[in-house]
Order: sequence, then structure tokens, then C-alpha cells
Amino acid sequence: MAVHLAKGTRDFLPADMLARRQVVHTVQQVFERFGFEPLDTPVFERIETLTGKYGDEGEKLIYKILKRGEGGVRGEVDQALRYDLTVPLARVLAMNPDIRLPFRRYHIAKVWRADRPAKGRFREFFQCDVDIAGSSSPLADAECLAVLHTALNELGFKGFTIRLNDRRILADLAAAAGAKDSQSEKSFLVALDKLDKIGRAGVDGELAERGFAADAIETAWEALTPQADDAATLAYLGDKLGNRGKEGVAYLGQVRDAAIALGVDPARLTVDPTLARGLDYYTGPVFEATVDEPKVGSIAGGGRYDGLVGVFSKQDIPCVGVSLGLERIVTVMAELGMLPEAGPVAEVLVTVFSDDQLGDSLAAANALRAAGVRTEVYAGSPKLKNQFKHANARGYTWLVVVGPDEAAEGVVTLKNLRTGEQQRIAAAQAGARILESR
RNA sequence: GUGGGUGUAGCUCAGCUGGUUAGAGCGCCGGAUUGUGGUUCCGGAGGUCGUGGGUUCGAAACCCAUCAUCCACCCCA
Repeated sequence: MAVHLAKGTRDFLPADMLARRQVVHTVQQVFERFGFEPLDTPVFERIETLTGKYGDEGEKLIYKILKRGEGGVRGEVDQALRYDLTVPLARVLAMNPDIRLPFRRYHIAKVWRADRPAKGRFREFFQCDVDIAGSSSPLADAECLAVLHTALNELGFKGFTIRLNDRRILADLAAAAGAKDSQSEKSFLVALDKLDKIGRAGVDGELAERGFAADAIETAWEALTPQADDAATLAYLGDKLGNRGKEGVAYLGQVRDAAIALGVDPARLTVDPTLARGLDYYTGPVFEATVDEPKVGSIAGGGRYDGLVGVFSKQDIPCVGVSLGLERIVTVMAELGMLPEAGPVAEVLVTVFSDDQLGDSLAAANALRAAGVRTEVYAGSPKLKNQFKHANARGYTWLVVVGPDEAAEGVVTLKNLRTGEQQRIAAAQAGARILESR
């Protein structure tokens, strides 16, 4: 039968896994360096936990699970695969009121979206989230920016930009453009978000189509007049916007100052009032990281969501967090040649000379492993030639042969396949020799 | 969800306007005096031409459907 992967999914063969594991390891080290603690949650949640959090577009992308028994036959749904790691966190916070706040957690796990696959986009993918719960201070937002900045740096990214905006600024801009309700506000944001793609004229066209009046749009554009730098942009916006927008501007200024004090390179930060992020639950600052070289959209995104936990419990807990998209990071790193080539996990292949000599080979393998050397022992005993080919094809550096001569002397032949040199030494010494070559 | 492209050996692809036994490179397997690879030489295996219909004397090539995949839009990590 013809076999296919489910759309938008991938197998990770050993070479992929080794590269990905290294990326995850780096990210995890950075997360812990900032004091974030690990958390995991079930991959599926009750459906009502997830619905109503992601907007109409997002809602369609939730993978739903049919009920057991007759309910499944009737097409009823009671559970769904998690869409992100933020809503599960909010649920955990609501269910565990004794968690000491502020609480920092990281979560690296798979999420699922019934999206149409594209470059760097899958239906099953990993996110690496850090969030701080229980702090309304701009310092918490700044810490998230700092951890994001550090992680991207340590992964080796050179040309990335973190764009910043605030939901309150966007709300005022939408209002200026004539948005009357959250529906038209969202409509405005969707159009505005395309600015760098379709240009001002294009956005004007879209807004007109969406029913925005030309003179109102003009008012919004005035507030968006480009300024020399972030400080000027914030000052100018503060001047043009209403009270809500002013609040956002002031807050964003504090976040930015704190982030820079935490070591974030100011050249990497850009206040961009046209940055719109779709998720419904954001309330304050929103941010997004992009790389300029391969076009894969954003590689990380986040923001503040002060109302989400309150949806699940009486007590509101202000939260802010950022999510790194592992899939896109790996895609970009692969394209830029930032991932090292993975060799075999084992360092040495112990060949099997013949069935008669099997015991000697196994003893040699034991000695190597006892010495801490990652060792493959050839399963079987085809011609030595083929075992050599196997070692070479898999990229081994070291190879061990134990034939009758070696066995008689109580040694093994250790060969370096790169240089071609070989010597007869005791198995334990062979182990030491390999270890010192690491 | 909308529009467009692609689908031929394990991999990358060639097969002109339909015509007899479908090709190449790489890879794979075997061999070149019987304890040694990676180079070279010789030989070999391997394809229901995505799948199902249709047009035709005849289709990998034309038409329809379907599945898969890629690109753009939408949205997003």
C-alpha cells in the first residue's frame, strides 16, 4: 500500500533529531538562566477550555476530538488538541491558586493547528514558551524580551529584529480610523498588518473595501507618520493618541528602557505601531521577532494577556510571555547553514571477525562502553569488508577489529578511518585513546 | 478556503508535436588471489510511468476525477 504522512506532519530521522535537540538544549539553557521553570500539560484539553480564545480564524484551526461511544458516532466533540501553550498555562494558573506569584515557567512541546502547510509551517509543531504570571510590571515584559534576545543570540542569529507595539495603541488607531466595535477594530488591524507587504496604497484599498471612510483613515495615517527613532515615535504617538493609547505608549517606553537595561541591543528593537498580532487575548504590549534573510514569517511572538486567567477563575492574574517557533528557527538555521552536520551517535564500530571470534568482539565492546565510549557492535558477521563499508558510510572515525591474532595477544586493532593509521592495543587503552581524541 | 505548478527506478531528473523491449547520473548489490573502508575498473539488480476512469489502432505523454506535494493569497510559530 502507498503510505503517506498526514498532511503537515513530519518524521524526524536521527540527523534531524540531533540538530533539533541541540537547538532545544540551547533554548532551554537560556530559559533556565533567566529563572524559568519547566511545566508540561496534557496535549489535549476539554474543548471549552480552548474555544473563544483565538478569534474566528484561530478557532477554525483547532483540532477537535470526537467523543467516545455514541457521541463519536453522532459527531459530538468534547476534547481538542492544544492550539498553543499559553491557554493551557492560564488553565493551570486558574486551577492552582497556591502557585506563588510571580511565577516563571517555560514549556517546550508540540501544539497542533489544522492549518494549510507552507514553508516553515506545519500542522504539528513545537513551540518554546516562556511566561511570567502575576506581574503587572513592565519589568516582566522586559524580561521576556531579554530572554528572547538572549536565546536568538545564543542560537547564533545575526540579523533579527524584535518589533514592539501595544494593543492599546492599536485600539486607538483603529478608533481614529473609525472602528466602532471589536469586529471592525480587528478588521482594521488585519489590513494595517499588511503594510510592509502591500504598501500604504494597498492598505488604503483594503480599508476602503472594509468600509472605512477615507478621511478617518487619513487621521490614523497621521498618527503613523514615521519618526526618526523609537523615542521620537513614542513621543509622537503619545501626542496624537487618546488616553488609552497614551497609556500604551508610556508602558511601552518603560518596557523598552528596562529591556535595554537588561542588555537587549537597542539596534534589535523597533517600536512599530503597525505591528498587529491576531490572537484575541492580548491586552498590552505585543512583540514579534523576524529574521530578514529567509522569508518564513516571524520566528517568535508574544505579548501581555492580563485577562486570560480571569476567564477561568475569579482571580485575574496578569501575564506576559513569548513563544519561539522551533520549526521556523530550525528551518532558518538549516537554510543559513547554522546547524552543524550530525555524525553518528556512536564513536566506534566494533567489527565481528567471525562467529568464532564473536566473544572477543563483545568483550572489546564491553570494555569500550565501560570506559564511557559510545560503541556500536556490528550485529552479525558478514565479510569484514562490508563492516568497514558500513563504518565508513555512517561516518565513523574509529573502528575495532578483533581477529584470531589479536585474540591470541589479548589486544584489539584500533583503526582511525580518517587517517588510515592502526595499532594493536588493549581494549581499555583503545577506549582511553578514543576519549582523548574527542 | 481561493488560484497556479508538479507527480517517471532508493534519490535528482530526461523522455521532442501520442507509435514497437521507458533512459541517465548518483546510490545500492556483487567481483577485481580468500583479515580493511573511503579512490579506480568490471558486472548486476531495481520502474503497476501517483491512483481510477476516458479518448485512440496505439498513451508515461491528450481529457476528467482523485490523492499527494510545492508556490502565491489568507492566516500564523
